[in-house]
Amino acid sequence: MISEVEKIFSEFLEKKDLKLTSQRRTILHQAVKARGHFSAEELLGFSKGADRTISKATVYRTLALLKDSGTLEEHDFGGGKKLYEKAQGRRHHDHFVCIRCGKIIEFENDQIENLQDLEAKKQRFKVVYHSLKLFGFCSSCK
Amino acid sequence: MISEVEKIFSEFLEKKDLKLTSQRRTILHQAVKARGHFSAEELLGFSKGADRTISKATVYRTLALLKDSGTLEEHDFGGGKKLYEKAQGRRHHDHFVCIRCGKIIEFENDQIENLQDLEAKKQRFKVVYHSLKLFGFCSSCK
DNA sequence: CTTGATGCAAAGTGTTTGCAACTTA
DNA sequence: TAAGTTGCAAACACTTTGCATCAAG
Repeated sequence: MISEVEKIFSEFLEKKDLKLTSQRRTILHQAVKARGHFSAEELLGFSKGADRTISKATVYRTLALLKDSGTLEEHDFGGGKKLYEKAQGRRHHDHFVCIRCGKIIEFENDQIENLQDLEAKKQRFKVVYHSLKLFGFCSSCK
Repeated sequence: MISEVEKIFSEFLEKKDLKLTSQRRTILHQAVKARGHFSAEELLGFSKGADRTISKATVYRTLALLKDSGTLEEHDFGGGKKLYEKAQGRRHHDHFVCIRCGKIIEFENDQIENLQDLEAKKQRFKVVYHSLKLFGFCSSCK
């Protein structure tokens, strides 16, 4: 069976005259089935598990496509490396990041979103995307 | 005359048994007088202007101290390099980042801050600092 | 004079790229 | 079979670190 994400990704590729290779399909599947936030290195690990020949370069190149197609979202929670998470079919949310144990907690808050829109209007700024991260100590670490 | 920032920074160093060297003083002054957001590389340039012998390594090492002492704040607006801005004696603010021209616009919004506090309370999370960035097109670019 | 700081260059880290061989549409 | 894709290794950009020398307290 062909999943919804795969359909969306393949249509994205087609529209740009790009090809759906076996490597891209493997990486897509691994990225979508991973839970939580993962790094490029981790995704390479997952993908190698399914196809030993997949290279780091292909993972990075595919990650860019998955981001552009809206399949994944990229986050920088500090610590040098970027993290990714499934975005397709999920509602927008923001994050708490525990600076002791590294735990990431998601939350949705429409009131904050609305105030951001108002602020943008005030500044005549056209927001494309945003990032709100609250760093501190989670309930187990504080 | 000894400025307020210098006093705070030297007390910070003293408390940790670190020394206030001429290089640290120079870098501090350049960082504090720079307006807007600047990179480590730019700060190295400013500092070299005042003292040709200052090295990249010392700038990076001092930047860490300026951050820890609350003199500067570090931001990652994407684009690979971190940017810094004076924090001492300034009120907290967030940023719009134009993804076309790179312009950074600051704003303060207490309502958003309050809602963040409420959300943190709900999650039993102790927030130490946060970052809100709205990416998109500024009024001249949209 | 003891301990920490500096400059230099080398080493790291995560990510990107050039290229010849190879798939996909 | 044309055009995009891959794996490999080298290249990159930014930042950090080891070490012998130097300076602050």
